[in-house]
Amino acid sequence: MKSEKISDAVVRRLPVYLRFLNELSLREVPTVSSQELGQKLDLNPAQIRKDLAYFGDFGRKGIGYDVSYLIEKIRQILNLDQQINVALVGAGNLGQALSNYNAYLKDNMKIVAVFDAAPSKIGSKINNITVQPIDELVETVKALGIRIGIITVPHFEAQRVADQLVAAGIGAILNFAPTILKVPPEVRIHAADFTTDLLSLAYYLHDGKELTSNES
Amino acid sequence: MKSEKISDAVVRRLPVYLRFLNELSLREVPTVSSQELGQKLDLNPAQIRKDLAYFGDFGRKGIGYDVSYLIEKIRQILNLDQQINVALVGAGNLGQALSNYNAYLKDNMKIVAVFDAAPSKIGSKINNITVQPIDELVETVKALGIRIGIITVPHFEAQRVADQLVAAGIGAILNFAPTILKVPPEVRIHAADFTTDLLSLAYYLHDGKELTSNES
DNA sequence: TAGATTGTTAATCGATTAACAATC
DNA sequence: TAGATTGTTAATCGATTAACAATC
Repeated sequence: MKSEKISDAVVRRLPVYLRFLNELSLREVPTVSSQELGQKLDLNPAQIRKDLAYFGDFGRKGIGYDVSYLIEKIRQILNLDQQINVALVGAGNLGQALSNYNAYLKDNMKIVAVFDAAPSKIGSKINNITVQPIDELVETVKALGIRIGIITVPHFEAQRVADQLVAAGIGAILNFAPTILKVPPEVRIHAADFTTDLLSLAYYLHDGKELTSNES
Repeated sequence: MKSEKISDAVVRRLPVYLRFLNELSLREVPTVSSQELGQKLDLNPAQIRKDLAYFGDFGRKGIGYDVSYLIEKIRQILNLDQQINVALVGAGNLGQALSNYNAYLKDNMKIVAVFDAAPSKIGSKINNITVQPIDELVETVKALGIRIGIITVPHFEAQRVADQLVAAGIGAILNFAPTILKVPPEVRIHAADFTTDLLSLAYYLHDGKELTSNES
């Protein structure tokens, strides 16, 4: 175990490893090599070994990695050996879609509160959770020990919601709104804005003008 | 204008610039400096100047960038000076949420077809588009000149859908399913899997065990 | 023992940032 | 002219990959 600073690029690959290891575990595969992981995940095997070695000596020379053991270790690294409570702010279509994924998220991360500004939404139930007004955000986040917030409100409300999440002592935010949020440095933000992703894909459509329809 | 290879990191920042420039344009701000862009977008001004300089000399020394002109140029770079047709595959909650964003996406990128495997969904309308069976995917993609596919089907169907999109001649895929898709190198893939994002956020919740509730 | 595969160092590659001459 | 800001080169920083001794 080193105590170097771990880069975000490394941290973001850990859940990818975890996801594939969970599949292997379901299939009762006992061990896996960095080479096989690399093939399946489109990553360089040396990179995978290096990523894992930041956190400990998890593998066995000549053998590879024990699947169950590695799952346990990665969960520990990601703080997923305890339940992590999540708040969802914005009960629109996207928010509802995400809350349905609650089931798919491995048990240890759970949406436990949903907030919205619209009176029409408040009091309704989303996946068995009653939608609360945003006024109650700070109080509820503190009361339930919520550590992560997901923002799915319109972009013009996103900063205000972020401010409240910060005021409530949240540790990290997943932001689906197309805005750059300003938060104190101790709060981690990941941008999950798919419009950016989608627009950038258009760049790679070279030579394509001749592919459009209606040219006859 | 250089003809160096542009890195993906640069390309992914272009839509971020574009989004902010569109805001400035609405407010009728005539010019903007790399310094101001950097402040608002949390980026280094030198990086912004360098990014833009890959594609041309868009700025004026002592003045900055003309907002309207830069918008026009970035749109051209991203191939957004023509309409780009998009197919959405998977009409579940997430797919429906995304299709609602059609309105928000600047006009030139448009979801023009929606597909699903479930008989119960086929024939229904999502944002005025009739959901078609996946069997019709290849034919429709070709007929409508669709260039980008968005995958929002369950993970176990994602590779099959990707194969069909590729067979139909698609140029790029935005993949929301939690799987690494295998496609030929000429097809561009962006992973938009938010479970990975969310799990990696947990890493940054250090010191937090004492924050959980129910410890009394 | 022979083959496989890790953990780690060194080499490479690429991306970000600083600095500044050019110039509006 | 003086101040501002670009475009670009050079310096720095960081991430990826190759290579290999250690060892199961």
